[in-house]
Amino acid sequence: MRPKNLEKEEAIRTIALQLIAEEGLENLSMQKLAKAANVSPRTIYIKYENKEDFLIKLFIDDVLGPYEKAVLDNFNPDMDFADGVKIIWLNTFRYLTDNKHHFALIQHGKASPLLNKAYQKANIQQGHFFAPVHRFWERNVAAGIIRKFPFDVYRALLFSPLLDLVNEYFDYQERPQQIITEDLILACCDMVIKGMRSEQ
Amino acid sequence: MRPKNLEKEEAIRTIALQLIAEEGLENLSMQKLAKAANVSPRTIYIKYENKEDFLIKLFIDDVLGPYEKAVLDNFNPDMDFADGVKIIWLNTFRYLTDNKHHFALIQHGKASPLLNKAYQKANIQQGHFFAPVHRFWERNVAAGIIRKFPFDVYRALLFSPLLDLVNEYFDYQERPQQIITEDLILACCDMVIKGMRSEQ
DNA sequence: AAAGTAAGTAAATGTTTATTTACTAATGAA
DNA sequence: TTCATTAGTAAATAAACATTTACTTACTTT
Repeated sequence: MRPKNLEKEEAIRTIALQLIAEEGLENLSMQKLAKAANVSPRTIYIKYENKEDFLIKLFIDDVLGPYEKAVLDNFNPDMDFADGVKIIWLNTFRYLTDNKHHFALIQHGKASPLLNKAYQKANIQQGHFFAPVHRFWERNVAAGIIRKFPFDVYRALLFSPLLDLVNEYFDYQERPQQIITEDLILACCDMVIKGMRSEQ
Repeated sequence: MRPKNLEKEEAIRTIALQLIAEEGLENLSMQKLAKAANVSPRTIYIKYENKEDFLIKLFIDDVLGPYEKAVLDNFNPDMDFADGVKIIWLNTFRYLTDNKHHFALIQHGKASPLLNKAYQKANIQQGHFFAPVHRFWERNVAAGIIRKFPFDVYRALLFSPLLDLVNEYFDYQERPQQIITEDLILACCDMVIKGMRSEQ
């Protein structure tokens, strides 16, 4: 049996992320992708059932998986509240600024019903993404360090400003002096942490 | 001269927003839109040069314009810091939860290069969106109430959690008990305000 | 009431789309 | 070395795409 050429598989996914970042999800076509990846359209359909299947797997397996791994690097749920949040912020900022194309698909994931549903489904079926962070919230709620809220509220309060700042990092990237720096990120992180703490 | 039928114009835009919210920007076609709006494809091209022109005008004129207006209702730049931020949060929350389809296109605007560029361009050409809020930041920086940052950083810290909460509002909307309520929003708003204030 | 004109339609345009068909190539197993 | 099998290709398919053509409709102006 002829073995799969893993380089081709990877080329397809890498080029897809690039095309989506450059031209938008709404302008990705399978033929364009095949051509750009130097592959026959049929080759894409060996591994993926159809376009939707391809996009969902690209999103979940190639983007969200590695993203979660990078974000949780050196993190553990028993950390001090401020330390834990800071680690996550720095991990996220570094990973996303180094992986612009991944970030672009994450942004599409918030807008596209297809990807959004796929995320929800994966979250339920294969265990929650960012489960260690959930335990981290639980511990800090129990310790009285933060107020009790539904989990998603913590994500909104603590992560969404960071993703917006990453977006601004790319908007400003071409400018002579860098504006969204790691120092700025850490200052913002401190403010978010300060807001979250329960009054004592 | 036969006059324009404004109902048709409006139907086109309303149905477009609905289709985009339900199926995603990537699945909107001009033919589908015309059919759903009970209109000939040609009718769309009377007012709009092409699909891109249509999408940009839909985004800027029909969504961002009314959104800004609603957000700034009863707001003025000379308000007390906490009062101003709270007004904006409540206005935003009410407007977006009442206008699900507008919110969907705003989300696409963050992901799609076409809409993103259109936003930047409109922001520069026709004066900044949310200009009164910029003056509000300036005043509060000058008064020492908040630290000085680039304007976009305030948006990330103060608005992006709210947009994420609106997203969660829609995710949870079907559930028996409402989770993302106006009370929760106000509690989150207070936390964000607390984090932003300079130490005294 | 007739003429002039832009709005609006239905059907057609040529292109691009997702996907498949019919085929060839390359490899591990025998 | 040959065979079986899957990887992979190029070209084809039918449907859907954005946009236009050729025409009709309805209203304002005269």
